[in-house]
Amino acid sequence: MVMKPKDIFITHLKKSISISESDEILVRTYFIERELKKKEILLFAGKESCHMQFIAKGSLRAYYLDEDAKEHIVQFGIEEWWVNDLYSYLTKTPATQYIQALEDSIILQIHRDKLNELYDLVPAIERFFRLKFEKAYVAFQNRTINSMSKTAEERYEEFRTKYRAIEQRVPQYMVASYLGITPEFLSAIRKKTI
Amino acid sequence: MVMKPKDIFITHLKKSISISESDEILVRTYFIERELKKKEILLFAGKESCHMQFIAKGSLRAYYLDEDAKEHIVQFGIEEWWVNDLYSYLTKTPATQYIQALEDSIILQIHRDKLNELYDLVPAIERFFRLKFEKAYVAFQNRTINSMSKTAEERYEEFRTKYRAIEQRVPQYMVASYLGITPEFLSAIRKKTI
DNA sequence: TTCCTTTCTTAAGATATCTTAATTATTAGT
DNA sequence: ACTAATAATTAAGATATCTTAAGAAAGGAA
Repeated sequence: MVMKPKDIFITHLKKSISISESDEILVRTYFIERELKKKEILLFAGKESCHMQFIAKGSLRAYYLDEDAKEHIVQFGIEEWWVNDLYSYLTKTPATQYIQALEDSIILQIHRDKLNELYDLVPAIERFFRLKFEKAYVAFQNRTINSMSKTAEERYEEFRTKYRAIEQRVPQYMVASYLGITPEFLSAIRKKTI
Repeated sequence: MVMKPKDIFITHLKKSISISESDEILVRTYFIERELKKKEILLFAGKESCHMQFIAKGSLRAYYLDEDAKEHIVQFGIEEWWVNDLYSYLTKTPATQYIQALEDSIILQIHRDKLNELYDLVPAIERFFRLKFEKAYVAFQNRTINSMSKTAEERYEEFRTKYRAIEQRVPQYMVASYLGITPEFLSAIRKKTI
């Protein structure tokens, strides 16, 4: 029942698109498997992000440092999520975010040039990413809307119900960072609620 | 030099994709022109959003009402932007957002079923939307990141430089709503800065 | 022009969240 | 199991932003 990373990936693809057997074989060759140790940094701010990456196993986070060198977590990722500094990837500019493994992880990577090649060869892949970005956009918009009209306490409650799997795997101060509040304040919220 | 709405649209498409003449003609037939009066509501919360819409002329806003019936502006749109309650459109659920014309406007609409048809007929259109959503996602992420680590005053300054065209066309309390602050506080910020 | 509606400003007191700093609890390495 | 490092809590005072309420300014319709 333990699937190989590429099988996890293909299974994931097939949840939103149909793909012929020959295309599947082709797609497999385009993605490269890579292991990450806990705390290993996959992308450094300042470097250009040239790959899309799919998490087959483990968990990662994307974060940036503000002027006061304080960390702000932009995204968590666990199995079957994609993580990237997309701005860097899309505009070929230096990344502003770091991407780091929170646990020992396995990812599948594809270089931007290879992916663009694949878009031409396998239209289903372009469809896959069109759908993926639609969903990602909507998810992000919902998150923004949420933080606009809700109190930190409400946002924390929502995070707990929505991302229980993540909450249990990352330290609390990272949850605070993701929610945009200080760890002290999250601690105060928890004291109140629990 | 006054272009017709569909010409504006096709010109817009051609900024990111190539399209054959026959495909262009086909695409034109799929989009429907529609005029909106100032203050007219294009989409009501509670109704399902079934169309994608491109602004050829004028300006619109998307907003929702929170539990206290207070408005929160999610997005402004001017010429060559797309506005929608995408969550509703993508998931076929009732909209949570209203979309309203801020000025007399002209939009081009396409029904979801028609657009899906078009994705199969003209792959360049699928590519167009893949690229569109990539950019939209990144823009939204940048906006969120911004509001996470910046003060309201900084966000207002950025809004002014980035969306000068919009700032000059909408009332100040809408800018406040977009920035997630009260109109009174924005007024205070302005007093300080100017 | 005048009136009515919409938008903007001002100010005082209230609240959410932050900062700092110290203390305790938990985890990881040897 | 012991120590060092990391994470979480507590509390006091500071700050950003909100709420309410009122008045001033600007815009649109007659």
